[in-house]
Amino acid sequence: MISKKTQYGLKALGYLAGQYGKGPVLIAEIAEKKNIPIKFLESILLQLKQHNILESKKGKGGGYLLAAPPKRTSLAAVYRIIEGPIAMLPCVSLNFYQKCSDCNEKHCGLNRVMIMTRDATLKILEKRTIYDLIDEP
Amino acid sequence: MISKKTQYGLKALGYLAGQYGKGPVLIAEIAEKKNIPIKFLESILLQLKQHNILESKKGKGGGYLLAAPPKRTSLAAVYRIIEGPIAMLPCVSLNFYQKCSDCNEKHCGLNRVMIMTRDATLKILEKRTIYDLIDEP
DNA sequence: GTATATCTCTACTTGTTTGGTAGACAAACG
DNA sequence: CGTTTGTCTACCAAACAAGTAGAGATATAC
Repeated sequence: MISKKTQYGLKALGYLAGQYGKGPVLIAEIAEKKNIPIKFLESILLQLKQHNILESKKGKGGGYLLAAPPKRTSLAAVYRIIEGPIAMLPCVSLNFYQKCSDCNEKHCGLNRVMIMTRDATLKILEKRTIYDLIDEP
Repeated sequence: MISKKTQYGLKALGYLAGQYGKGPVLIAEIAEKKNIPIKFLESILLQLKQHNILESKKGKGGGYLLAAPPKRTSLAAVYRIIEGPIAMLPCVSLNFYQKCSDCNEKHCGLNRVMIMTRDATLKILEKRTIYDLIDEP
């Protein structure tokens, strides 16, 4: 299960994707429309900005906007920023790899299965973008 | 990422699958061979027994054994017992479903994507069994 | 029937993560 | 200047993760 934080982040990006091209959107507006605690959302959007998913403008008329067209940001990228590894085990993670303390990965049965699920999940999250998160009318 | 607990549980079941048919296996033996803290492992095996994945025998010559042939126990079943939902969100879980507080699932973009990843993961974890966890020589 | 081996159960601990909240600060704009 | 907005630091309570300790219950062997 993903954390509320990741869930909120994805929902917020979905909203921003729907507003793309219309200028900056207020944190408060996103929070209200998507039912996210505003101060919590603040920190999430900031984190996404620091990883170049979002841009911001201060002062009147300010707010947040996507740093790139919605179809350019994969869900995998967002997931890794907020939630961390997509794989179920460190020893099968591509971006957060850590060696298994004792088991030999070449002969580990668990390793093999976890690589399969990682690839299956990745195939979807790398292909899908925040454009796909825009809610239908 | 799955918890150490789930990881330990799967490793232990993989070991028991390799020993299937040879009678009860000591907790201590599994713990040593798989490098799992013994007291921690105890509670995991007990939990698996309470969900009918394992059987046990007390006293001399006792230990734990699989309640069914290794190919009969899917990884999905084990995962759900130890780790919980396989889906990334409660609102797309088959076995632990919980309604989204506010979003309308029919029109929610996130919902759609999460169902896809759930199905992709499930396709593997339902098909694979603890027989697949047996380490190669 | 006593000793020993083995699983079972309850309770605790310690550290980290989750899901927030409060409030000062800094930049932009009018 | 003052208002509007994002930024940053600090704090907090509750839950969870990962273990540890030790007494209890049962089965087997002698």
